[in-house]
Amino acid sequence: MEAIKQEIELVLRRLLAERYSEAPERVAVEYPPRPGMGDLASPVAFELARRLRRAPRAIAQELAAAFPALAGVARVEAGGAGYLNLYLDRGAAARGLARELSAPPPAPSGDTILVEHTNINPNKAAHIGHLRNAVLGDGLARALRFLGHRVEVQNYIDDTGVQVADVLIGWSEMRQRPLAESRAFEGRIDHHLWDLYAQVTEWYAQDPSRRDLRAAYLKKLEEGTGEVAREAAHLTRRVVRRHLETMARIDVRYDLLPWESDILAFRFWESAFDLLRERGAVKRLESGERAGCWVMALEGPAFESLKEGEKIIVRSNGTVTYVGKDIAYQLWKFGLLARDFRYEVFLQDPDGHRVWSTTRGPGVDPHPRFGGAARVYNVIDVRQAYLQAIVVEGLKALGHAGQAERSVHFSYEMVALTPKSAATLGLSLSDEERSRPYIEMSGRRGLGVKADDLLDALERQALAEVQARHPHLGAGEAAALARLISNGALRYFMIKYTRNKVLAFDFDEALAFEGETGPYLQYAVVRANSIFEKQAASGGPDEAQAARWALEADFDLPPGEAAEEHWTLLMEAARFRETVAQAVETLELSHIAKFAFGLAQRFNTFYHKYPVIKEPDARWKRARVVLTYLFRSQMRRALELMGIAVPPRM
RNA sequence: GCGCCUGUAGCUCAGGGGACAGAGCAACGGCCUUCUAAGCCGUGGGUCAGGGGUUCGAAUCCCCUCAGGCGCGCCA
Repeated sequence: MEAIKQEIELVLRRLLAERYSEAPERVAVEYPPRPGMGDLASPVAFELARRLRRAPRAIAQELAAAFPALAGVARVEAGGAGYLNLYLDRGAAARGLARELSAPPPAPSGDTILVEHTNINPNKAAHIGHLRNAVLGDGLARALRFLGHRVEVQNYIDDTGVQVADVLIGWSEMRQRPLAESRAFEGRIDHHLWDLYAQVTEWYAQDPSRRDLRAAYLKKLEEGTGEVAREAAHLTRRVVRRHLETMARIDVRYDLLPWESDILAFRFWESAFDLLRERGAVKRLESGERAGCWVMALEGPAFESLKEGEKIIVRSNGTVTYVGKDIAYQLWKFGLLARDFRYEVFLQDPDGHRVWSTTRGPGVDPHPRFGGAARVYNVIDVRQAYLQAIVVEGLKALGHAGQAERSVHFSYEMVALTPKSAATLGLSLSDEERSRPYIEMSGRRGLGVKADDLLDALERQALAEVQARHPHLGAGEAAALARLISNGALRYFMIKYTRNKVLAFDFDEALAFEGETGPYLQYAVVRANSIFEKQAASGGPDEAQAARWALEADFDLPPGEAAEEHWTLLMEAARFRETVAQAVETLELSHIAKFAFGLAQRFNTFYHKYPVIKEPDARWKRARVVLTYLFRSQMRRALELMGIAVPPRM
């Protein structure tokens, strides 16, 4: 579809230059809102009207009259108040689109694009906010790969932070149990720590002096030796394995797990600090409240509220802040740090995909090349916008303007609880909280919906639906279907909202399988599959035949009223690639979701109105087979980008 | 205080300079001897928070106001 649009734009540019000596930066070619306004349209005459001081309608008429013969374009008319409406030669255009859509997407090539997402602190279970992060990050990675980029996915593990110290303190100081005993715990350790973390917070509140324990634990963590560090390493690795299990349930995978403790061990920060000092990007304060701190000066409206216009990077006690470590990590991602990690395989998925991890151990050689990316996407919720901006300022201060430009904060709004859903969970809220539109989740308070619990609930619900429809199905098969369907529901739910809207979590909406949901999309493809299965069984044109007809553009559109609906289904399907490109450009993956839903709706209408198998006329049957095939192929691609699988039946 | 985001149908949300503002849910009414009813068709439902401006044209851009949320630490 993009090919013909570009040709039209080219023709219009030439026309504008020749007739009006105009060379606008962009000549829009868009899709008209209603049939009867052509297949494509351009509002270019409106733009010209002002500069030429003439009526847009008259200009559109001139352009229409002067529009040269162009393959695929049947006629051009002025429409509305001054639109240029283009009518395609639909038979020829449909055949062109069929060939275009039959081509496979490009193989990944070129520079690496790095996507960092998930990043769950390894001290508790993943919650629904992490699901939104992972679904968006994984969706972005898939979309980039589809567009032909080489993509590396990293899941950064902050294993040296105060939250990890808190659960260690909870175990050994609050409970008075040896840390090593945690190894004997059976079951979902992350869920257990979820509660422990909330308990420690309570315990601190009862006697705030207990918080003083943190400093000692943090020190032991950062030193990386001794019992606390050893048990912490064991515990956090176990928690991370659990997080990966949770994410595997929704088909989210990673290439590398960089550990913060390794960033410290490999002295990434020292290296970055040298660079920052050499460039004068940080300076040491000699007097005042902040004497002894190394700070970075920041200007601009975004930093207006900053104290003294400076951000502390190194504390007066010599330790580096979170932002400092992040600057070092970001430098490494771009290959701008003269250091690297050692690597080992963390685990291997059943399909052979390997998740690598940084390590202080001997490491494995050879290993894939990590980092050194040309472009970096950090998928983090909007509350981190300020810190992400500081990291970018750090790159600029070091003279890496290009990399700063290509450091993208993929920000999205948080997932929060409605007071209703909090009540469902039996969580205790203050009166003030109950009056709010939504309540922020809090790991410290244990306030939230655990990802596994939501996935469990979805699977139960999906299983009930499957059993109601297919009572004779074996338990294993029914459970497998339920998993695919519940994953479809979850993935779609997390991707359908625009990213800068708070997702106020509601159980009823999350557990829906009808209407604008993942299962609706899956169902449309299952129906298309079923047509091909039935055809193959009865000796009609099967999938392979459909693929040949599409590739060789060997079909005609039917005449009459049906023509419109056949054509629009194909036209809509053909917009997939540009939808993905637009989604990546705007970082708005909901475009892909909306596209898929609209396409499924169109197919369902088509399916209902135009039976394929029973069509007596071989020519029109062929058209329907080809359209069903092309719909399905685009829809499958769309679902794959969203990480949604197609169940064998529903 | 400064910065960012949000406000569109009863609810949850699309649309973010262009043609008559859309979808899902909910409500109501139809459609299963016809490729799977997790579906399809139809009905009702709107001061696009409010006010001013820019424009041939504003839900969309600018300014102000109101309401809600988030961020601004020698936490991560």
